[in-house]
Amino acid sequence: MAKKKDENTELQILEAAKNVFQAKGMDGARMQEIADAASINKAMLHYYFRSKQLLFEAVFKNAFAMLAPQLNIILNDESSIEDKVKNFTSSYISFIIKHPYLPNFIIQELNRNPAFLQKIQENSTLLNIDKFKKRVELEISQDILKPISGEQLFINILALNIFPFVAKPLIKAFTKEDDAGFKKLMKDRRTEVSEFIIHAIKK
Amino acid sequence: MAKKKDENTELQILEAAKNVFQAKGMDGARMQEIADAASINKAMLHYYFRSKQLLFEAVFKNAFAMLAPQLNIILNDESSIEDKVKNFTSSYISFIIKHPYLPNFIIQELNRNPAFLQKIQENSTLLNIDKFKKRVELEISQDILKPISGEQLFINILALNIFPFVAKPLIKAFTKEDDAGFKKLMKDRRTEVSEFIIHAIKK
DNA sequence: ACATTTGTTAACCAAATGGTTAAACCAAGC
DNA sequence: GCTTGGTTTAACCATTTGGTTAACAAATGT
Repeated sequence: MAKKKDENTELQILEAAKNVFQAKGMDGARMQEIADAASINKAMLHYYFRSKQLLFEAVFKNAFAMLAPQLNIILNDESSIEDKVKNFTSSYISFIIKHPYLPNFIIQELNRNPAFLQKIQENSTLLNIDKFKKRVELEISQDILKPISGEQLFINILALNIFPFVAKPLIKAFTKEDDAGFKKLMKDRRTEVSEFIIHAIKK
Repeated sequence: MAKKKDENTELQILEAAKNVFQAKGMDGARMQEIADAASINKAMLHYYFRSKQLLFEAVFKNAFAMLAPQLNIILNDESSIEDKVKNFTSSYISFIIKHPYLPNFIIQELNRNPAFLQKIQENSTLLNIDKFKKRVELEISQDILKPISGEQLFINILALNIFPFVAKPLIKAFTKEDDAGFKKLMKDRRTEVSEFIIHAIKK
């Protein structure tokens, strides 16, 4: 019946599509380029994924799923805010240094088509900051933290961690660093960012 | 010689092109759609701007130029770091609330083609953080600020101000806010962000 | 008035692009 | 060995897209 090569081809396609889509976006990507990158015939893309749209969605879902475990550190674990921040920052930045195209890809395509989020949102715990907010309020009432809204703190944490990778060309221009220098700046941020946040919120 | 409508048409095109490019990006934008939005014939786009690429560059340069005065607050004025932060934050966020597509547009296209920066970089004072860094070092030596590298502080300031607008769909999903709620969150940030930063860096 | 320049339009074009098809290929079961 | 059914390929197709052209309209200079 089925060849063994079956699954292999599908993975080859997904890997190639990931690279092309992340580099060029949905609109900029070409099916032929994906086929070339996967060393297969263009018709195979449609045989396995029916359309560019469906192939893209498969890639996007994979990409988004890679970030979920990171976000859970902030949103759903039981530790203190300080630990959440330290833990998330070092873990997230290390992770993104290995997958530098990921944040930009997700943000770019989410802006192009915000409806994608609802398609993924079945996993409701992932996009729910209630638990985080409760913990923030608790620690404020315990005089551990200065007053701040949970939403704003959450936005700030994401911003400080994610933004530099999204704005990499801009930051490289300002700091006049090359790729190696930029990477070093980012590595430093694994501790710098959590210190910055802790200083800002701790009483 | 020239009709009076001359300049008017060019501005109509630029305005329409701005809207379409900012909403769909270079790759997603269609010349026909821009022509329709400007209520003119498609051939006019080429008559005034020769090619899609050149029209895009005109739009991009305009967009980038709008941000320059904002950045100068941080980089080139003579005030203290605290004043720079307060001044920039309230001014920048108010500005972006009026032009919400701008940051995402610029970041997206800079990632697609980082070479655009060099085309603009003739204005060297805009992309130079030396003066800002010197001021940071001065205030650290005066015991006004906690030790922090100028680069990292600059990245943090940009991140906290720009990121929420770039990641708007994500933030709307997390906070479960509608457009009005999101806008309110952003307005709050005009003071929240500077307080956050000041707390983080002031001794 | 009239020639010239500039602005505008509709029709057209070649290339690129996502997608389809029909035939070939090939491993497995009989 | 040959049938069967999923896999792969080359050729093809319709549409879209950026760009061009040639004719026409409106100003302007003289």
